[in-house]
Amino acid sequence: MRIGELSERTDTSRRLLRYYEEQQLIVSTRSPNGYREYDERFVDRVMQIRGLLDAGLPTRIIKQILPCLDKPRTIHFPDATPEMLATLTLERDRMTERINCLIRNRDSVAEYLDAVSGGLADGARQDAVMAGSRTDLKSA
DNA sequence: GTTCTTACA
DNA sequence: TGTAAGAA
Repeated sequence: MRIGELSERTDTSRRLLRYYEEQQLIVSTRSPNGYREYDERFVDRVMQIRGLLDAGLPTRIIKQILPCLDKPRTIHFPDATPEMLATLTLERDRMTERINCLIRNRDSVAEYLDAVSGGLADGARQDAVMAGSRTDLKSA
């Protein structure tokens, strides 16, 4: 398939797909007319890349751990380099930290929502809740 | 009409 | 990342 179809099926702009290729996250063959041609399997590949990107991983890290995250990685683990293991654990911890940060912010929002939907009319109390939300927006 | 590259915001 | 230009 060409870049347009891959773009639609992965909900990723053509610009980004070309960028991913530039960063060596994906590859493609070229048709005689110069158009990029993608294999069916790249649909999942791109989805996985986007997931990792959303998780906060930089493209350079994704490039090196992507091969380690492929399908048949349950039985043989030959790609386990000590430095790779180190980066993986580091990224795992960073993800955990982001998750905790999200939980804190979600709870703050939930708390605020709770207060306004419940007993309203008390302007003073609402101000207090909002101030509280601001407090733990981001504390490592 | 679709894609390509390069460049700029 | 988006968008624009100019060519294929």
